[in-house]
Amino acid sequence: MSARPAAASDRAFAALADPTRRRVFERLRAGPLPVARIAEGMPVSRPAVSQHLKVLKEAGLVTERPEGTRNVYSIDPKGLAPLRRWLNEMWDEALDAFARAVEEEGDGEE
Amino acid sequence: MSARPAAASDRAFAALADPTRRRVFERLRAGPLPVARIAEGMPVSRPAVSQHLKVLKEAGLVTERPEGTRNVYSIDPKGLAPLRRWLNEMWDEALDAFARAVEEEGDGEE
DNA sequence: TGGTAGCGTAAGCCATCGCTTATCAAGCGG
DNA sequence: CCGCTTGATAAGCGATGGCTTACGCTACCA
Repeated sequence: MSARPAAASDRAFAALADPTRRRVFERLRAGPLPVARIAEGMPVSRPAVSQHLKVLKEAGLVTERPEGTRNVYSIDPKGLAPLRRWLNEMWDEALDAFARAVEEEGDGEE
Repeated sequence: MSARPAAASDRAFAALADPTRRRVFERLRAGPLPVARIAEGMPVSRPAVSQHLKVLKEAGLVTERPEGTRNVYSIDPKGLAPLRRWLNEMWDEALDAFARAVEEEGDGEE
């Protein structure tokens, strides 16, 4: 019961894997937006955008705030944090391993 | 022919979306490893690992170096860079937008 | 108070994807 | 030189996932 802790980065990765969903997410960069505005200019229908937003919300990447009949979504920076940590960790270790490998290989190489 | 520039981060995200594939990638943290060693203790067969490695390679996340009959794979730090840039950019803008939203909201709030 | 705007959900379809088994190619060692 | 090891690829299957249309619901507005 401990093979995979199912890290918080799991959902984030899965959520951001789909290009369309990432476009939805990116659209919120500049600030909060209601669904209709997000879907504007998107290559998919509004229900599709709603579904994407649901996934993003469950991944902790966005937050939702009802405003009258509108539903305003915003980016939740906290949701990006696990991804950041994972990447930084991998980055560090990868660079380290890379340097070590190069050094080792350079031993007998020309 | 310019709607989606198909950023370099696209393939990286797609590649790292699958948990198993991410585990394969993570196994290379400590240094280069031949396929059999990577598959060791994995919940999937060796061909599956091979397929994952192929995807990772095409995403520029790992490099391959034949060594006799073995095939040694290593992490390619360069492949992680686009992801890093995307994340940092999103992080900055998200924090900015978040701060702005809070400030704006704080105007009329209690 | 009827109408409409704005969203979420349901059902269903089609494509993609990950995995397995089976097969094939290549290099090393006896 | 033959066999074993190591990997990659092929084919096929089961599952997942994203999209669309259709529908239901809530809140504003005249």
